[in-house]
Amino acid sequence: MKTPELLEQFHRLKSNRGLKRSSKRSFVIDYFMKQDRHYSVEGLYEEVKRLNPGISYSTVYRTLNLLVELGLATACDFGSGILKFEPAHRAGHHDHLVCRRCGRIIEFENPEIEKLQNKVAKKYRFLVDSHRMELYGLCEKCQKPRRRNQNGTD
Amino acid sequence: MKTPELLEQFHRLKSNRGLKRSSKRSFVIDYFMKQDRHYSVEGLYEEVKRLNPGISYSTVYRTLNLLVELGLATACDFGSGILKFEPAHRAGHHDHLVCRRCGRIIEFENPEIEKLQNKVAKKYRFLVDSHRMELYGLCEKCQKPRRRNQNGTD
DNA sequence: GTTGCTGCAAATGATTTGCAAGATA
DNA sequence: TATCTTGCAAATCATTTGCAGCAAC
Repeated sequence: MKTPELLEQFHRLKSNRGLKRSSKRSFVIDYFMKQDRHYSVEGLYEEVKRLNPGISYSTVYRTLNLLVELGLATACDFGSGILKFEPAHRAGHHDHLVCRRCGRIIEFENPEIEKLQNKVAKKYRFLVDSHRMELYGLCEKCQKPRRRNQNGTD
Repeated sequence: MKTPELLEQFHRLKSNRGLKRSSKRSFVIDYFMKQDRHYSVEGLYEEVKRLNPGISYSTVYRTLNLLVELGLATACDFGSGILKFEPAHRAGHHDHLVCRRCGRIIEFENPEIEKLQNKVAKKYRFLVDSHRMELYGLCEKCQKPRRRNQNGTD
């Protein structure tokens, strides 16, 4: 599913929930979907308010949670204690490599691993609706001595 | 590595760090290692204070964090916003099935998945030091209608 | 005697919510 | 008009820390 469709889908789901149109919320959703990355509430707020200073932290916070409720975004924390959000269409079938030094997040897909996950679930008669998998360590850059790679959004 | 050895290992590492012996801390470690399960600080505190009422939340909190620092325990949150701890010897090579309804946590091991993880890491020239993988959904019991299964520690 | 450990209460910090004013249907 | 949305400030809640007294070395 592509990004513009997600925004449409939001507007459809919105009415079913008695939600009203709001330009600020739409702006946040649009930006979030376009960037198509991992964001903390704080991180997204910082970027959005630069483009649209009238938008508050609360609005960003509530919008992200709304997207999660509607199933259009997912939240996970990567062990940092800060919740990160990403568009749901990306979350279904990919996992993460998380660099402990610079915080960079690399995504990957591996259908073979998913097959094995399903096999495990079947063995335990467990009905899986989602999964998360993260590999922690050092990314290529951070393995080289003396190089830092800071990335505020991830 | 077996549980009693972990307690020994703690005492060894302890002296290297200038730590002193303390009966309360030892009690917490001993109980935690013997139970050999997932605990939140709160959960472990509740159980420990029943057996040893003089032990405070702070002590349990600091002991668990000390174990993590020494590499004898690991912490993860399973998305609930509450940190769970488990003895490290269990964390290396197993993953979790997390039931969304009753909170039960089932562990499993799958060497094939680990092999694939290593393959992925190599592809991205990523140096992995640990991983986590959780499958979320409904456990066998909770798939049956009308049955609850509450379990405070997991 | 020095340094680590403990309990308590208070600080922290991300997340969440109450409420009054503004926007949308 | 009725209901939803927003900004602000305050509440929450798990986690963390300062400090004074106690215990181990």
